[in-house]
Amino acid sequence: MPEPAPLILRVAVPSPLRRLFDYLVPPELAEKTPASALQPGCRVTVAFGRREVTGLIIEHSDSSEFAMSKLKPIGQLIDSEPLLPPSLFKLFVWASRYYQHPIGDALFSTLPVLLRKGERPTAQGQKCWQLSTLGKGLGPESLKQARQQRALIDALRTEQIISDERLLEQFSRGIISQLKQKSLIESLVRAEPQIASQNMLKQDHLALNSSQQQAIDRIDHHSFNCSLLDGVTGSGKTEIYLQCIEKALRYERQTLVLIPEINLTPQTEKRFRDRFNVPIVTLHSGLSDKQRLSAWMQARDGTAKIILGTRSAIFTPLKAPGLIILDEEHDQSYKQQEGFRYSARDLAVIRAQQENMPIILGSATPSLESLNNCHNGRYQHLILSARAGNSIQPSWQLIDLKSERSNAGIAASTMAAISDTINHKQQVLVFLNRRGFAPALLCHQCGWTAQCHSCDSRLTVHRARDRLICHHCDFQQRIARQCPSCQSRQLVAAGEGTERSEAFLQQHFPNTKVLRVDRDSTRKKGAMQEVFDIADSGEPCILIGTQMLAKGHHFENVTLVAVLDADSGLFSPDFRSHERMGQLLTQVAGRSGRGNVPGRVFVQTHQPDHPLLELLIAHGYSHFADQLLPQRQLTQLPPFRYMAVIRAESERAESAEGFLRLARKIAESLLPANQALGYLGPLPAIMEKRAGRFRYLLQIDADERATLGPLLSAVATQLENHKDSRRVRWSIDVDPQEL
DNA sequence: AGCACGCCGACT
DNA sequence: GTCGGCGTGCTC
Repeated sequence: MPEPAPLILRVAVPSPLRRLFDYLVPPELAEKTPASALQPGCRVTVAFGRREVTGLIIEHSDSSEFAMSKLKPIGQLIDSEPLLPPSLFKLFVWASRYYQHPIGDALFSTLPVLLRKGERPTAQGQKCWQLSTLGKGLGPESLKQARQQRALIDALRTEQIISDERLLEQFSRGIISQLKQKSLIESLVRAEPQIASQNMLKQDHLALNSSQQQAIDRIDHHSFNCSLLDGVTGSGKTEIYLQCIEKALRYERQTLVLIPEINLTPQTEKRFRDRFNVPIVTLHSGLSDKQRLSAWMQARDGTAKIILGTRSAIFTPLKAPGLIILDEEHDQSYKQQEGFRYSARDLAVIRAQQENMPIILGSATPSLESLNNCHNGRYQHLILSARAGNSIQPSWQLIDLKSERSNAGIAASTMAAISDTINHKQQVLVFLNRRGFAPALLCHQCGWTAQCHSCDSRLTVHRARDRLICHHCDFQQRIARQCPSCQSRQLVAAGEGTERSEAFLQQHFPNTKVLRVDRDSTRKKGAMQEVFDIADSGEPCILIGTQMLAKGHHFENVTLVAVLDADSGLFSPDFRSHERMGQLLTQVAGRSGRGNVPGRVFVQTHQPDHPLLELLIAHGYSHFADQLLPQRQLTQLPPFRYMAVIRAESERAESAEGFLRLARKIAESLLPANQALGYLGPLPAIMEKRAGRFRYLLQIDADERATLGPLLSAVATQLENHKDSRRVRWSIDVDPQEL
């Protein structure tokens, strides 16, 4: 009789190693185990080195490159069937390859932590209580001393099953657990009641204008297609989302909704909950491990019909996938900037394709990548032309800072417009993307400036807290009174931050509320909401803040937007800086002029003749973007060329740079540079030293995606096995968002 | 990463 | 004499 082929499992373990590990399934275990528990996607515990870890089966094999005698047997089987639906499992495999990240780390750093710890998923639904056999037999005279307990027993006697939630309205947690202790009651999990489709809506949908209706009509719900929903603030994107979700619900399908930051947009969630009478789960950073697992399970078993979350929610399993919506698709927060550096936006498109469902990418300021995908026919471009509810587009005005006197960063004509707006009992939004009081502290006598010792940056003056703070590593110290270099006492805070402009405005408008919104002012819980409430009340006020103001909340009553410094976006070395500037200015401007009062946007700049600024202001973002795209093509930059960056950092600059020289040497020996493949670097990162580490990067670009992948993968393997790789922190960044 | 082994400095 | 610093090697 021939020897039966050994069953070998190739397992991903949580480690930064870019390979799988082979384990043996002993024949006697294979025999008594149902095949479903050994499928790819099931978890197993395995001995790994000197410790025991949870791993995930990736594939089966009957042979191993590793010596058979050295293979260890698997430990316990955790799941009786795959934890992940096959399609999601495939997405992980695809993503770890594409982004050159170790599969084990990609999986386990993204899944709910409890699953990594080996927790078994349990059926979701409502936790309920009923009488146990013992409890049912309880005589009417017993528990007379414990009136609460008696009452609970009686309640269960009349109703049989009561949800935990409802019991807690009447009884304390202690009463319930005491009865459970006595085995008089027992818990069970009841499936969430299905909501009949006619009761799905809590409120009627809004009437659509013709351009909204056309957009909806072009989204096919029966197969994969990607739509870029392109419309200015207030053009009614959310209503389209809601009606598409409704369609998906009617097909008994789930919708995955991704948004940039949930904490900034509580009203997005509210709009969904107000409209639909179906279970909605939200995945945000405030969830406990248990809550996160529960939400994940409700998505997997189909209980939750709408799943709302940020970047990492793209990895939520769906029982009946029907639609993906990704709002503000241009937002940078969709790209993870450390560890597993995936783009949730790009993965969402891949996922929609793999699971054969439609996807909607929405934005008032689409990324050049997505616009290009419309041009080449991969996405359909759905343009919402008008603002819903007939409000008027704002008028723009450039303020030349060279020819006007300004105070605390506010030019005279801007100041006049603010006065005017306040006098008309309207609201003003002042945008300055720089928090703190002033970006520098310098000595008037000798020119000394307060520098951070760990970063190549200046310390920012925070006067309210009497601190100098580094915005890059969070180093803090008291504000010096005396120059450490020449002992002069003439230290001046130079430049403007939101704190200074706030103080200045408050001084000039003593009877008007000046509300600052930035990371410092909103640290206290509820502070943000307080500002929103005042703004929503319609009371005349001045809002001043950083890009926190440009995202999320919509200020209905603002009729003047003042951008204090448009120049910072014009001269950054990053090739995306112009695109970003256009998006940010357009987003900020979008906060003004709703209702029937036209809005005004004042943009202060030292470069009033800058052609891009003029273009943006005269013709709007879409013309602006139309101009940028051919420039990218001409200069051979993304999206016309594919790019990856290998990063390295170390306390010693030479280690980081040397490591990347090695990386380049390895890469060039595999694929020398030519027309279709280029190397650049190692170069110091934009801020070379940050938090005490020197950062370098090696840029690789190719005219085809297919060249880059295998090259990076081969380079990564060699680097990983090189001893120098332990002296530096290094990573591969495919499709980098920041250079 | 995480963990062990191993070889040199200042302390109970 | 030991405790512990981090260089080096390994994980099926």
